[in-house]
Order: sequence, then structure tokens, then C-alpha cells
Amino acid sequence: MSVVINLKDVLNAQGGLLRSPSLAEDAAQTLRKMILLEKLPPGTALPERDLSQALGISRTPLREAIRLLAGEGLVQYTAARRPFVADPSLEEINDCLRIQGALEALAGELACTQASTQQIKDIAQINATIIKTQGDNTRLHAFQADMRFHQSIVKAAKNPPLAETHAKYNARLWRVRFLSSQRADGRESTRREHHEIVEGLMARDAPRTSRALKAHLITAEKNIALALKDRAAITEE
Amino acid sequence: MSVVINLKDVLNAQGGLLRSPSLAEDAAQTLRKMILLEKLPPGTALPERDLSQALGISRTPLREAIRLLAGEGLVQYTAARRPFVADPSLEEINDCLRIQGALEALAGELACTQASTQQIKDIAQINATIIKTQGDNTRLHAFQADMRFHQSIVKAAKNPPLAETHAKYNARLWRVRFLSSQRADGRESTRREHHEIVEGLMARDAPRTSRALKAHLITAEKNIALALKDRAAITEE
DNA sequence: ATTTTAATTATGGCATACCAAAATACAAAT
DNA sequence: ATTTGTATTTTGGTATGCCATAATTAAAAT
Repeated sequence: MSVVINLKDVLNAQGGLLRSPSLAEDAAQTLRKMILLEKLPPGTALPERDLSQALGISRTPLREAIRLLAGEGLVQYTAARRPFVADPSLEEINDCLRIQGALEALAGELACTQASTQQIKDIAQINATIIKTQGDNTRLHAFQADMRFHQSIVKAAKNPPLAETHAKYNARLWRVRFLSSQRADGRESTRREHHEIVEGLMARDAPRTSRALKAHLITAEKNIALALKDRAAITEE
Repeated sequence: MSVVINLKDVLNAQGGLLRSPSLAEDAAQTLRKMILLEKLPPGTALPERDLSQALGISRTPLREAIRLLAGEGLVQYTAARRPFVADPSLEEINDCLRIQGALEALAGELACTQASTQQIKDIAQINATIIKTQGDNTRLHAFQADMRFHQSIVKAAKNPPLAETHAKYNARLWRVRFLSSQRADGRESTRREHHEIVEGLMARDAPRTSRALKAHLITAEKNIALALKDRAAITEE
């Protein structure tokens, strides 16, 4: 009798890192990255046939992937229902940041009563890491750590729908936030504001935490406006 | 030469009322109503084949409709990816209400600076209508007026993404809110709170309006808890 | 040269067929 | 009677083809 190996099990055993639930979700993840890294710049048309062929899948799952991204606001449709990479105005970005601010303020508030002490410790730990690795040249890592900081606060609020909606706006804002994180400007204010947020959480002072998070998002708004202005000046040359 | 009539134009000319952008969106709207009116009670399985046949369309657009509803939280998937009508716990409903509260508080805040005086007048007008028709036996109309009241506030905030996310949570909460609106209990507090919200808007007092809206949603939370408890007692008999 | 109009092509919406995996029904064994 | 093992059926995921309409190009008219 021959030895039969279930290939899928072998793959999944690899830490489940490359598990592929569906072609559509895979494609969505691929496209999301391409959009956020501007391999697919804002405004790019996304014809179903070409894209599906490029990704080596059929139109059906590709189509579904595009719908997913549309639900996140990363893709929009023309009047004739042709999908293209969203090109949000500064105004729209600010609209989203205000929402994100309200969501995070709520999260901070809830976290003050819902979070375990361990979770708050973890949040403080993530912030400590951010400060420590501040000088590193790996800006991408620092940025991802910042994302984790905010996500862990939302997670500590123990409100799944909140986490979900927050994640959506995160995806939508990822590109511009990454852009603005490249600038050194706001770094000092970020450090101060993060500190205040952590202090608020440790004191389990809901109004204080909420206020700190709201203020932090307003700062982000300012930094993003500056980053986009710089960038516009560069691309104009 | 024979006279050729474009049937679609004829249909659209009927006031554009029955324009059908796509079978998927139509199906989504149909299913949404069926879920909210509990023709499809929470927990109901939604097999693609049966549903598509019942609606007289193919699986492809039906599938897309289900994804849309899943994006709104009205449909969930089992571990084996079988879709079913979401059956939110009271806890999850409260989670959503808190988010809705934060969103509306933000909307009220923004409306204080962004709304035109006409828009504020309109909001006051809608509220007046609610009070006037309070005694009517058409509870559905009163409920819809209440929805319009909240929607018009969000609209006045002039933040499209906010309106979109708010609409999503509205869809998600429609069923339980309708349920709780059937009860006479909260009617007086609703009247008072609506009044306070309108006053805040007319004074363009952002903190006041925000506070009033947040308080209003907390009241809603209480009423819904009562309504669901009643209902559980009834279905138990 | 510019505008109109007609033909062509590209694209999204939809229907259908096939497949693998999951769920179910059924048979056998204990 | 309960459990186990095995067909059978159901179901979601995917690929593909056709169609109507929008976009584009080519041709014609002014």
C-alpha cells in the first residue's frame, strides 16, 4: 500500500501562514497591498478581465475581490459601473479621520472599563517598542507598530463590530497614514500623545483616554495635510 | 418600417421608480426587507440555489446580494462558509448601538457647524411631524419618521463616509429598533430627547447636541433591552 | 478642419456547468 | 441500540460563455 499524503494539510501545517480560504480573499489582499503601495495608483482602472488574467484567476473571484475593496472604500465605480482605484480628496480623507477619531475615542472609553490589566500592559509595551525603535531606518516597521498600537486599543474595547468598522477605515486610510509617517515632523507630538493615551488607560480614566485619542487623530489630520502638500509639490516639478 | 419601442425607456419614464440598477442590488433589497420583517428569521440558512430560484435569478447576482448583506452584518457565515441570517445577541446589539451613538454624536457635532439653517429647520420640522402624528395607529409611519429624523441629522453633517457607515448600522439595527418602537414606554423620553437635540442644533451648540444624541442612544439601548425581554417571554409561552 | 454618424471593440452583468468539500443518509458491525 | 464506516446529496467556489451597453475608433458629411 502506498503512502498517501494530504498536500493541503502539509501546507496548513506550515503555521497556517499560507492558508488560502478563497481566491477572492487572496486577490483582495493582493490588490489591497498594490493599491496601498501605489503599484495601482489612485484613479487606475480595474478591468475585470485584465486583472483576473494578471492574477491567474477567473473573473468570478476577481469580481468578488473588487466588491470587497469597494466595501472598504478603496475602490469606486464610475457611473457606468467601471471600477477604479479610489482617489480620495483631502476633504474626504479628513472626513474619514474624523470618523476614525470618534471610533477610537469610543474604543478608548470602553477599554477603560473592559480591558484586562494584561491588555493595558500589552498596549504600553507596544508603545515602549515604538519609542525604542524610533531611530531605526526601518520606517515600515515603525509604522506597523503604530498600527498595532491603535488596533490593540480597539481590541481591548471588546466590541467586535467596532473592531471591524475601525479596521475598514484603517485600510482606507493606510496609504495616507503611511505617507505622513515618513515625515519626521509629528514624531515628537506623536510620542507625547501616545504617552497620554497610555496614562489614561492605566488610570482607567475614560474621559481622559477618549480625549487623548481624539486629539491624536486631529494631529494626524494636520500631519497628513502637510504630507500631501509636500507630495503635491514634488510630483508637480 | 415598424415602430420600435425601447421597453426600458418606457419603464424608466414611469418616474424612475422601478429602475433596476442590477439584479444583485434588487435581490439585496428584497432580502433585507425579508430579514427585517422576519420573513427570514434570525438563524435561517440562505442556500444560494434555493434563494436564487425563489427570486427568479441565477446564483451569481444572488451570491453578490448575500455578500452585500454580509457587509452590513445582516448575514453571517458558518465555519463552512454557509450563509445564514445573523442572530445578534443582546450584547452585540448593544455594541452596535454604542457605535451608532458615537457616530450620531459626531454627526450632531459636525452638523452644528456644517448644516445650513434650512437643514436645521427641516430637522425641526420632521420632529414636529413625529409629535403631531404620535397618536396615529400607523406605527410603521411613525417609526420611519424617526429614522428620517436621525438620517437628516447625519446628512446635515456633510460627511459622506459618515452617512454611509451610519446607514449600515441603521440597517443592522432596523429590526430591533422597530421592535422597540412598538412599545409605548419610551415615547415620552423620546419626545424630550428629540426636543433637546433640536434645541442644540438650533443653538448650534456642538457639545450640547452631541451629548443629547449620545443620551438618546443610551435610552434606545434600555428600551430595546426591555422590548427583547418582553418578546422572549411571549415566544416562550 | 470639425462635427456627426456608423461600425467596432471593450467591459460589466448574468446564466450555467463543473468541482471539491461538507453535510446527510444509509448500511454494516459491534 | 449505538457506533462506525461508506455512499449519496447538498452546497459554496470557480471557470466560462453570452449578452447588452458603454467606450472607442473609423468613416462620412458639412
